Amino acid sequence: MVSAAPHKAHPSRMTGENRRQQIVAVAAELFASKGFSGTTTKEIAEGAGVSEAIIFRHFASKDQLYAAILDFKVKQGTERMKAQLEEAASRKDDRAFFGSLALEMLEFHSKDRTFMRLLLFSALEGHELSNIFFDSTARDIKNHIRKYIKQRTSDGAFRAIDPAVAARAFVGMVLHQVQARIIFKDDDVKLSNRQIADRFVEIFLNGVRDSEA
Amino acid sequence: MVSAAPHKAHPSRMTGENRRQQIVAVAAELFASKGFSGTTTKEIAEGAGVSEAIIFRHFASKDQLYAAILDFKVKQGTERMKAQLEEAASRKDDRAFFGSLALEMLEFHSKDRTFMRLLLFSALEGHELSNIFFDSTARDIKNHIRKYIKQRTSDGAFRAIDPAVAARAFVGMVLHQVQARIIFKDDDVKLSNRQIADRFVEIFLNGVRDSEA
DNA sequence: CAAGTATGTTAGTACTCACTTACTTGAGCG
DNA sequence: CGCTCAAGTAAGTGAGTACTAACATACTTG
Repeated sequence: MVSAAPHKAHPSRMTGENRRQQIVAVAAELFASKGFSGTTTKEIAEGAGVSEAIIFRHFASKDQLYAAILDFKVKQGTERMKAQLEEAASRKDDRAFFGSLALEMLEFHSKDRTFMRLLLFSALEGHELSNIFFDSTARDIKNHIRKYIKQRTSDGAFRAIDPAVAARAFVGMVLHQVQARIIFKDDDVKLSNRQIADRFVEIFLNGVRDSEA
Repeated sequence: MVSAAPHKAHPSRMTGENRRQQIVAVAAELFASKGFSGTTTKEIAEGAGVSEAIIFRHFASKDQLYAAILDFKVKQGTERMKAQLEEAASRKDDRAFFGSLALEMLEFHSKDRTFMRLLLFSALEGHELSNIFFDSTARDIKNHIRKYIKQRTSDGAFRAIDPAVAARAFVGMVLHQVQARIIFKDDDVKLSNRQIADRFVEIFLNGVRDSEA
């Protein structure tokens, strides 16, 4: 406090936009680790290194801050998944389609460990934005996968299976692996994401392919 | 309030044990729907039709009430799963082993929709008892499945696959279906539990079986 | 530089939280 | 009946809770 160092004495005084983003980042971490009602605005303020009042200058309420975070995360996740889906669908190779899908999901959640926690918390706590996510993005992804499966079935490549069930089976393998790591701290599958993806794809494709083909 | 009906005017005055169980039941519902920090002792008291002080006569703290509930639920789930595992393992038929396992999980969660929510909430909120559950029951189940897979692999019935990955794949299909229904309110797989179980088993067994055998 | 404005703080507000204290009521039983 | 004791309540407690009002401080620009 005595020596006036060249860098700012207060760590404070950001531009509004920067501060806003910083608050979102800090709050996202906290909401992801403790849920909405488990996180206090005081904690968020401390984490951001500002007084509580600043939070309410940027967001009208704790609810709106939460909504902003979910909205951001959902858009981020959606965007990435859509791009990936198109990339995957462009290949007519089953192994590449399901492999890149699985790998992308595993990698995405490895990089952002808060996404799954936020999603689960918001679904459990019944926040509206999680419904929006499931009714738009998740549905899109599912439909995409189902459509692919249906196509391959009528190609004669896959057995006659219910596309909805098959899609759920595949996505289930991958998401359960994600949850095991992130939520349940069960890390005893020691393989890399790529190796895991390959093995899931192998089980799944052998499971749905027509063995006569 | 005027006519003194034969049944009690106050709904109150239970025996201690009955009241305790009633509080546990009411609180389990609330904790499952809103999480630990989202549920207040006042709500629990209102749900049970008693004053808040009664709760603290039966449980030293909100934490201990929560622990009692998790403990009860975990024991209940564990017991059932253990029995089911032995029953399943006794059959040397792959379809029966995995089929009864899947069906039991689906049926269990259909009957008790709070279990999965409590489990996820407690895992997300970092309560200790969820760790105990995962380190004991869940681990047992996993090991059981892995052992079976390993056995069938050395029988030459299954391809050479990583038992941990295969077990996760199978459990993932089933649990994702459970979560889709209970947490994400996605009920667009219209089949019965038995039909779903059969289809998962078919995909899985085709996926892991040695096609030369 | 003076003025204006955006970023910040301090010190509250009214309310809710988990939990307690002191007291009342009712059932069982000699 | 009258005693005992468990089951119940009303009315608090201090410590948080989200959120606000009033004031201070720094950057920017005419």
